[in-house]
Amino acid sequence: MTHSTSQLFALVDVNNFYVSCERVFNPKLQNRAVVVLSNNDGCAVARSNEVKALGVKMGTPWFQMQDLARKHKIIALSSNYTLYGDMSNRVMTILRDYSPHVEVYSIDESFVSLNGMRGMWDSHSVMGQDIRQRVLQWTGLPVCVGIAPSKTLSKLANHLAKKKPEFNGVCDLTALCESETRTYFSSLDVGEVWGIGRRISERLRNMGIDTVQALRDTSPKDLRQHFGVVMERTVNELNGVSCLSLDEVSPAKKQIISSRSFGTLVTTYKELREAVSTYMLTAAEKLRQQDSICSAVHVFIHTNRFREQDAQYSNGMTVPLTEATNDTRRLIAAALYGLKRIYQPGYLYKKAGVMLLDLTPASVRQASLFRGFDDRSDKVMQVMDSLNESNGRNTIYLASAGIQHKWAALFESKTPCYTTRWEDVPKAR
DNA sequence: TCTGGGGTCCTAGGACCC
DNA sequence: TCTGGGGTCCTAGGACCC
Repeated sequence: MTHSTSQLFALVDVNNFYVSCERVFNPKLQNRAVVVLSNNDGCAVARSNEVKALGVKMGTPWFQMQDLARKHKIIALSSNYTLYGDMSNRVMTILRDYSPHVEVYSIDESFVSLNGMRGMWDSHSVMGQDIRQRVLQWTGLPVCVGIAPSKTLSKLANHLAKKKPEFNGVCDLTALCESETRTYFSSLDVGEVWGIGRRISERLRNMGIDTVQALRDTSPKDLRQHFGVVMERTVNELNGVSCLSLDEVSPAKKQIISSRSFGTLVTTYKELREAVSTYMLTAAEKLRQQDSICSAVHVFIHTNRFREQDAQYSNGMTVPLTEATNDTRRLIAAALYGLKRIYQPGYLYKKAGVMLLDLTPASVRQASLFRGFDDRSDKVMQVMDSLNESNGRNTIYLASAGIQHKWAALFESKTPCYTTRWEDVPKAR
């Protein structure tokens, strides 16, 4: 890269994260074709390299790949989010040993700032290899590292580190000369660029811009006319001008969603009420965890759009709260108020969900005009949360959430919580 | 039979105001 | 013939991400 800059980022990303987590605890999965399925065992959300090589795309419904699965002995596992979350924390902790400035971007990847670290290592690649080796040794997970002067470029470098064997898992774009970079970028589809999705890459291709290099060679100002500021920033980033900074502290969520597809189709109001109440337990807990209150609740339900023979219905309702709260009981009451108004009998419902909107910090809550602060509410919620934390989920909940949950999603091939439940910790023999 | 879930940001357009 | 125009706020929807 010819562009000089004071910024330097490493993007560290776990390969095939969910599958790799499963392999750590079940070595028989090594070198086998493995997928991890989404909720309800619906779609493949993680694929081993063997499965990717078969051409299976991200999000392919499991039932659609049955033939392929039989033929190639693909192993399908239900997702085990508790395990993945714990493994993720372990990786991120290791990364913080390398740099004080880490942005955890998603469950399986982090941006690490390398600013001011020149001289601490023989080269950035040496450091990258050290990261790979240590993460593998301490967690059993394989990672790749991409190093570049902007976030967007570090994502591409990471992509090259994964795809091109000559990099051996670490690609430092600053170590390449311009002509090498051009060659690599000319071989990459424009859709590989972070922020260029399906729609935009289609439009770009129609304009004759079909590789990363072609996009990089286009004037950012011109592209802004067609695509807006985000595109302009992306092209600048591709040219080594860092426009996106490291966000080390994750800001509080602006909305919280909890929704699930049902394991079976649901018709009655009673079952929907149970589901909506159950989802709200989760959402409200998250709300309190980030110390926020919310002043509006959205509830939605819909039928299965893939079953074209069925009558379709989809509706949602936003219910404003007279007073911002994080009390599960009030939030459930609001959601059920909305549900009662949108529920129509006679449909086969597939999914329901709740959203908490207009979130604000609990610390700036205004006293209710009529009742003052509701200390009792806070205390009840604290007791509920601490019981559920120490004694396991759903130790205590509200009656409207019901008990049977015949509608609950299926997880037929879920692996044990190896790292977070004592009963599930692997035993050495 | 069987098709995920949880987020963010930006923009266009309508409502409303002066 | 031809009936203002500009600013702000809000929301819905699009597009993207993992």
